[in-house]
Amino acid sequence: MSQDPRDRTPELPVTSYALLGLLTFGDELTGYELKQRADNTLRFYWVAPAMSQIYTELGRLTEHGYVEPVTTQGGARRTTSYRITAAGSTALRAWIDESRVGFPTLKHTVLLRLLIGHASEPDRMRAILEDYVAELAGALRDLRDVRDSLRGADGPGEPFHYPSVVADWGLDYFAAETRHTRRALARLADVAP
Amino acid sequence: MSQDPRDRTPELPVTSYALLGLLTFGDELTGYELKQRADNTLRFYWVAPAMSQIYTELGRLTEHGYVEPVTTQGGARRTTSYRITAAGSTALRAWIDESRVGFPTLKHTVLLRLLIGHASEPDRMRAILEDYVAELAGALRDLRDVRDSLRGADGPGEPFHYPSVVADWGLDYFAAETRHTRRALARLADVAP
DNA sequence: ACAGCCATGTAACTCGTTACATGATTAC
DNA sequence: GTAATCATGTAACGAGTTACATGGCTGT
Repeated sequence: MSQDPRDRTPELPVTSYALLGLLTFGDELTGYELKQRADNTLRFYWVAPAMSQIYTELGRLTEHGYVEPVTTQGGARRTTSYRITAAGSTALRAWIDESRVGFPTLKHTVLLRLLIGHASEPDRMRAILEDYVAELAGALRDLRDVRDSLRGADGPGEPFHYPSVVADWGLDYFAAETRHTRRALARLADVAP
Repeated sequence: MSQDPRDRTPELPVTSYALLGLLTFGDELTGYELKQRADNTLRFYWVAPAMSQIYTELGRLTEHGYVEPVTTQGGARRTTSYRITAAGSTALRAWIDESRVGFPTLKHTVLLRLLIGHASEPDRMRAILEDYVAELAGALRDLRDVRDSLRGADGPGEPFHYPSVVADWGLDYFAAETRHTRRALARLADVAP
């Protein structure tokens, strides 16, 4: 087994490449800023890494020469921004082109509970589903803001084209999820109206 | 902080409750069988835990008295099945009713790459999306089989009612995901036909 | 003055994975 | 007889979390 060259363990964890990817949009970012970007976009499709992990990954990326720290002494305060290097771009490209993509993983806290709904009461299940609808509305709002912030540079060939395709996908995703939840609610209503 | 009683760390990891939940459908299962069930249904909405983890969780659940091992000596071979206890049912119910549900987590290997698509070539992105459509078709097939296997006991009040609601949700989910992928493909085609 | 944000890091810990190890039973 | 499946576990490790610790800057 393991003859497929794409089976070899990649040098870096995926989250490392995700953060590296966030540095390909032209600006140098501090760990703190990277966290904000991740919370803005990455959290919908990947994770919102803890601050501590961001610094860990930045250390790792630096060791590999994929990013370069740019330290600024602003008075008594030192901040370090990171810039992607040529080696970093190459590595990222290689990762996109050669790593095994695999199937997306869903940890659906709501569906997991619904699956064993018979272990509780229909009322509880309905409450969970209704809460979920409300949270989905929040996610939709947040993502819509992100999507709107991309306008102006979201055409084909423009810097935010791919992010805008992804954001629209995300909007469709949450809209679909809302429908699926409503549908489940309707079916539970059939049981006990 | 942490005044909300639901913020207290739950006694068990979620996967433990997930496996416990699989034992509420009436039968005693071995670790091996539990793995098969998990691969069948749980994998779509939660995870497909490794064998080794299943045994770990079963040990944990046994320690807590939430499951009872039933050892069978079948000739030279010993197998251990597990049965949920009354304490286990109570704990599961408490978990469903009181634990914080949170928002589902998506680790979308495809969208992550698409987000930074500008770091590679449109052709690569298209290939990734097309592969994904194919894999979705496979998932749909598998899930449809599962769903069909529930027929006969999937009405309101029947044992497999909740699982069937969840399975139908999953089918809708993958169908929607297929549409979203196609939509993204169409938008990439606008760039370079 | 004080809260809230900006900014960086370390330590302990847990979940979950892969690799390794072993052996019985069943189907061909 | 031998391959696949059934069955159970241990060990090493890695990714990612929470908790802890520190301190500068900004707005009111």
